[in-house]
Amino acid sequence: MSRMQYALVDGNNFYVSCERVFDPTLEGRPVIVLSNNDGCAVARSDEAKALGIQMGQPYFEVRDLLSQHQGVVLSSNYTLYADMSRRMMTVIGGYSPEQEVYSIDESFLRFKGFSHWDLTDLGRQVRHQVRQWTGIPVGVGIGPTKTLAKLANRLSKKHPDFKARGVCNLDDLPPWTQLDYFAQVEVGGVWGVGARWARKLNEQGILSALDLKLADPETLRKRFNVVLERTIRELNGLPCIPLEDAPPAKKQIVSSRSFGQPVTRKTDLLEAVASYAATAAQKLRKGNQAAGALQVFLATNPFIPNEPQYHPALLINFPSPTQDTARLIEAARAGVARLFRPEFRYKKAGVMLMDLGPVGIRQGELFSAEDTVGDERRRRLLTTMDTLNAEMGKGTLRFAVEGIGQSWKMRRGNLTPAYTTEWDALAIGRA
DNA sequence: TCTGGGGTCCTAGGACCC
DNA sequence: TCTGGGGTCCTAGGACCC
Repeated sequence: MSRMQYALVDGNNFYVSCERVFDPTLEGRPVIVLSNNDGCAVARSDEAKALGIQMGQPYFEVRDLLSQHQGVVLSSNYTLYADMSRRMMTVIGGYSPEQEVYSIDESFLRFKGFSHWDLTDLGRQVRHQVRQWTGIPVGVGIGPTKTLAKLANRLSKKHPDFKARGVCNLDDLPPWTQLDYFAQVEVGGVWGVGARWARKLNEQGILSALDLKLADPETLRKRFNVVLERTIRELNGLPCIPLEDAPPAKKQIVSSRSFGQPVTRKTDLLEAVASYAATAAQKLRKGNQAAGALQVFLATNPFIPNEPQYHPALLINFPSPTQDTARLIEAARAGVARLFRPEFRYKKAGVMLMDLGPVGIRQGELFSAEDTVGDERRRRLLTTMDTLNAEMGKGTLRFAVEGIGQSWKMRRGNLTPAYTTEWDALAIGRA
């Protein structure tokens, strides 16, 4: 085996698989999980994919098709998926000292000094253990760079030669065989090549992953950018994308939602952005960060023909960085007051925290400079709120300006219980 | 009737400075 | 008639990812 190797392990149809763990009647049927606001399909079982349902396809377009085939539709249950993800990542992390949790359902491992190991066999063990301990089926791809591990992972799921085993280790294949497989993957299937670039590459005669691997990196750097150049080099076995062992500090935090119904009242928008600001503030404190600026934005529904469109945004700079929910809410509400125009029907609003920086031990300074006693009290209050909301459930304690009824809230018509994180919903073993 | 949310990086171009 | 050049910083927009 050659020097360093990477593995990409990811959950198959992750959200659907999480739901199936707790409801086995979903096995063998077309199942989709919807995005926030029950908007579009973000996860599909194999059976749903076989019906032709696309990733990101609006739900209303597939509703009839799905019901004709006794399909099941679920609202997304992020609390459940996040908890299942944590368990899965813990198991995967046991297989190498170097792990990057890349997304909710994907993890890279790096193998350095494993040359006496059979990584293919190790891949099979990971699959087996994750399945046994969490109930989630995963696929494993192994290669000398992250991009190649990604490609191998794709083959492990889609190519008949690997699908049954669920593991594809490029190192097992002679070079000419590898090229043969690369030729069978569309260039848009390469990690880092999206739909836009795929089209542009196709126009230049680059159709497959193999074509891209053989293309001249310098030329494509000029025509595209340095990111694509790195992709080409990675396809040729030269690692250019480092493993991010520790998650880097966030540079911005966004909290936004589409509304269940079009919103026209200013009071509703004020409530909504107050609530988003509070959510963002909580994330901020969780990462021990403070924000130097806040941007608030509104948006009308771009999908309604002839609807007058308006999507304004306003940036508010703070005199000193803050992590105080009250100050963030105040800024967000002030922004809406400036931006609001009564003649539009709003579909979405959001809050973005920017200029983020780390917070030291002396958090008191992050509040107004004059009143350190009051600030200390406020800090304790917020810490208490965060703890309570973490333990008792989101929104248990919140600011009054976030609203009580929250008529603007998103739709979640088919939500499953929080099986693993709420006492009342705990799944009880049945004989 | 009904179309998600949260991120990152790169580049070009303008503002500004000396 | 003739009107510099180079560096840095910031922002907006566009691409990508899941």
